[in-house]
Amino acid sequence: MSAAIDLAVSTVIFALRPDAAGHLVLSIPLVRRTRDPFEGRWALPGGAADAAESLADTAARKLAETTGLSPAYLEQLYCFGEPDRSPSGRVVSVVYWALVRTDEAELAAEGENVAWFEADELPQLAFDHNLIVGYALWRLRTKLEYSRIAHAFLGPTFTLAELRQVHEIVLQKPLDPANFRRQIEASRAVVPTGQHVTGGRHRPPRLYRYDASVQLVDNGPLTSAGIR
Amino acid sequence: MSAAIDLAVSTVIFALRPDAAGHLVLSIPLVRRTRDPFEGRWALPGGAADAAESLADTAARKLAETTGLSPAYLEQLYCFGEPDRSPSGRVVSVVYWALVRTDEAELAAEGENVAWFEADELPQLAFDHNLIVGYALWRLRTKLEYSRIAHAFLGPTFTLAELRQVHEIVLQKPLDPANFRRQIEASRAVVPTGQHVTGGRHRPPRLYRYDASVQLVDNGPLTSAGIR
DNA sequence: TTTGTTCTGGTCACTCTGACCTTTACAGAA
DNA sequence: TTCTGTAAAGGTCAGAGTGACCAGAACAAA
Repeated sequence: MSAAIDLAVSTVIFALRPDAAGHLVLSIPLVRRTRDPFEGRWALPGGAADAAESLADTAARKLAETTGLSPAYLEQLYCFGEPDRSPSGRVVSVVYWALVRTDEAELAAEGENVAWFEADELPQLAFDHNLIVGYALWRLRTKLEYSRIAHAFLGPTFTLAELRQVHEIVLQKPLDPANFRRQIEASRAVVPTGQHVTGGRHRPPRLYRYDASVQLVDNGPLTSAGIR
Repeated sequence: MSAAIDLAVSTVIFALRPDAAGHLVLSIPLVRRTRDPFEGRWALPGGAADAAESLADTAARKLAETTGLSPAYLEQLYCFGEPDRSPSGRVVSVVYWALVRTDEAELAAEGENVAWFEADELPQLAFDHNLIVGYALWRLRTKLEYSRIAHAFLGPTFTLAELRQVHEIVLQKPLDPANFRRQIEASRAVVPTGQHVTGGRHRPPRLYRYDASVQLVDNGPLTSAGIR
C-alpha cells in the first residue's frame, strides 16, 4: 500500500512595488494560512495540483486567484519533496516563480489574508517556504545577469534608465549608466522605437522595445515555458 | 473527486563507456517496458515515488536497482507534468540526472531489458523521454562549462589529460591542452598530488585531485544535493 | 541666458580567451 | 648509447569584453 502523496503547486511571485518611502522594492505576495498546519502563518500562494490542468497553468491560475494578476514571465523553479517538509503528511510541491509588471502590481488585490512583503524582509513562513523564496531570489538574480527577463517588469516600451533601475533594484547595487547601455546594445536584445520621452529636466531619453525575434539563450529544449 | 495523479521518479544516468571501436562515448542506460503503455519501447529507469523516501533517494535507489551502480553526482533536472504525456492517465514525473564513474560503468548490469545507448543516438523512447534526455544533455553540457562536475566521471585522482578528455567527449569538440590547463588551474578547482604517472611514451603527467574545500558556485541555497 | 540634470558617446587600463609556439621528459627504436 | 616520436608543461600575442571614468548633448526650469 503506497501511502498517499499529496501533489501541490505553489508560486513565488515577484513584482516591483513602492515601499512606504515611495521607492520601488522587490516584493512578493503571501497568503495567510487559515488552518493547520501553520495556521496564522504566511505562506506562498498555491494549492493542490489539478488532474486536468498542466502544472504551469495551475501555477498561473493560483497566481490570478490570489492577486488578480497574470504573469509576464513564468518558469518552474524546483520540485520540493523532502519527507518531513509538512507535519500533516507527505506533500510534494512543484514550485514556479513568476514576474508581474510593475504597473499591474499596483492594482493587485490585497486583503485580510493576502499581503505583499519585501522579498528580503520576510517573516517566518509556513513549511519550508523561506528556503523556497531564498532559492527563487537566487535564481532571479542569477538569471537577470545572463538572460533577458527584466523587461517582464516593464511595459512594451521603456527607456534604458527604467530597464537599468529594474536591474539595480533586483541586484541591489548601482550600475554605471554608460556601461549598462553598452552591454544592452551589444546583446541586441533591445531596439529603439525612434520615439523619445519628453518632460524631464534633462536630455530626452529614447524609447526602446524588446526584440522578440532574438531567442532567449537559457531554457534549452524547454522553450515552451517562459515569456508570454 | 479530484482524479488521481500518479507521481513518478525517473533518472537520466550518464556514463562514459567504450563503443564498438573502443572509444569512450557518452552513454545512458535504458529499460525496456514490459507492459502497456509503450510495451517493448525503451524508457528511462524509474518508478512510482515512495511516500517514506526523499525524491533524490528514490532516484538513487532506482539507479542502483537497474544498473547496480551508485551515482557520483545527482541533481534534480525538472518536473514534467503535461496532462497528455502518458496515455494511461495523468503522470507527473520528477526527473533527476546522474553521473557515474567510468570505471564503475564498465561493471554495470546489462541484460535482456536493460541496455546502454549512446546519448546522441537514441531510438524513439516511451512517453516524452526523448525530450527529457535532450534537456538533460543540454543541462550536462551547459553545467560542465561553468561548474566542476567532470570529475564525477573520474576516480579520486586523475591527470589533466583525463579531465580534458571528459570535457571533449561531453562537449564533442577538441580543446587546446595548454588553454585547458590554464583555465583549470585558474579556477583553483584542482590541486596537484605531487605524484606523476609513468609508463607513457612522453613526459610523465602530474596527478591531480579535486579541492573539495572550494565551493561549487551553482546550486544556490540548495547545496544539499550534488556531489556525494 | 544660465543652471542643473540625465542622456549618450567615447577613452583607457585590465582581464580573459583562443591560437600558437617552445621546451621538457619520458619510452622505445636504432 | 643515441635518436625519435609523443604528450606534458610553460609561455607569448592579438582580440574581445569589462569596469572606471570623462565630456559633450539636449532638455526644463530658474
